[in-house]
Amino acid sequence: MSVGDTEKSTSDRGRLDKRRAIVEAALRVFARVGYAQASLDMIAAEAGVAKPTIYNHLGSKENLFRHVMTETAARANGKTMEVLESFPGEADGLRPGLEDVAGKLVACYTDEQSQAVRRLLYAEAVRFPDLFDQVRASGPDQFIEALAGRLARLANAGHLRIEDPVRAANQFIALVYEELPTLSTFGSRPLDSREAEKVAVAGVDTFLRAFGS
Amino acid sequence: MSVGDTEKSTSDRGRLDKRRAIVEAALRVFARVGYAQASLDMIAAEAGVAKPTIYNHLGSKENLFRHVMTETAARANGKTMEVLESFPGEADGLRPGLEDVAGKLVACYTDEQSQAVRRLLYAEAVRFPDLFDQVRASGPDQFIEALAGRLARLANAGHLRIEDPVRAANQFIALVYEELPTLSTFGSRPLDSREAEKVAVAGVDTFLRAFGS
DNA sequence: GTGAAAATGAACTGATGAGTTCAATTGCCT
DNA sequence: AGGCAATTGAACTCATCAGTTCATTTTCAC
Repeated sequence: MSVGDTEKSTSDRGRLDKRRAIVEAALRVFARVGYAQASLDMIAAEAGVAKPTIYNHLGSKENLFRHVMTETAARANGKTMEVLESFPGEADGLRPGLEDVAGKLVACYTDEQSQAVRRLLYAEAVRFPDLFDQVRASGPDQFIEALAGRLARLANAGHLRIEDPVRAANQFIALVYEELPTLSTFGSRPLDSREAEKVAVAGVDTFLRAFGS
Repeated sequence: MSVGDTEKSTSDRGRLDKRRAIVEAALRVFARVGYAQASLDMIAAEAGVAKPTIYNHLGSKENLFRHVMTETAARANGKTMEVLESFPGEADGLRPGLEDVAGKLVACYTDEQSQAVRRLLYAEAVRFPDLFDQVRASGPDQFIEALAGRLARLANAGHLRIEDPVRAANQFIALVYEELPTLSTFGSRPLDSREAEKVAVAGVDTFLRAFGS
């Protein structure tokens, strides 16, 4: 029996790229109707694939869900981490620099796939608590650490007055995202991006009122 | 006549407040396993009631869920609004007053039933979008308005420097709750209340750094 | 007491959906 | 062209569960 065939990358036997099609279709279907309501027949139809093919590649509905979540979350988290590369390092242009970062973070947050994963993780946190932890540990937790490092550097250079960088980092994102989740009904409806941008700028303003030097 | 025996004795038939027992049991079961995974047999067993009795009182699973959500949310929202009665009206003792309010809000937020409803609302936002809207309109939206009013009064009296009270209210709760949701995996696991308290105090501190006069 | 209303348990229906099987087909490699 | 593996469709098994039915039992108001 083909047991742990972790990746089939070694031999690209005459397979079409069914696997990717399945995962992408699954994300769409899961996002649209939720985990419990998504049937494998739906997903197979959406992917343009026969049902047994799904089992060939991914084994079970639960396994498929895990793959979809971790893969999509990894992609979304990667984009979020990239935002920090444009983080301001000098006091010069600090406010516009932070506003730029905040705007990009909001864009990442409101990205369709990103919202879909987040919503599904919340929705299924009872059924898949380990998945929730795993994604958080590899994403948000690392991001907060990285952001805290950037803030600490600014504070160290005297450009900000911050005692607890991790707390400041959490408060920064709390201020920037503010009521984004409720505004979009947790991603289940579109969000006015101009409104989101204003929230982000206001968040930066409050952050600087509190921590600017 | 076993006194203090809350469990139904073998002969507990007939009419009593079955309806309340059903709704309470349903909340527990829904919170424990989610809407889709909760069967009416489970709920009936948990309530100590026969399955047809549930249909007598509440008609259908969907209807039962709606009742459970709206009733529990109304109770939780009521408690949250009560917190505002102890909102400080004078500059005198402003910080401890706000810290007190923040602590109580965190307590409301982390209340077991409150978290259960919130988690279920998020989880089922795709299936019951109207329910989400209804609860939010009757709860959080009104709360933000009320909080904004209190803040505006303080600002008007010169005790705070606030231009946009609604935004300030949103930022206040964003700072106070901060990462509570992720800390508790959206309510699916217990939360260290000392840690939550520290987050709240830090949130008030940042709020006052930004808006204090 | 008596009788109607409410509650019970147990069995039943119908639908849905995960996961499997398999013979037939397709695409790709040498 | 031959061959191998992936793919396909369709039918099938098995389990779960919402919602119903009904004959029986219990409670309570009178």
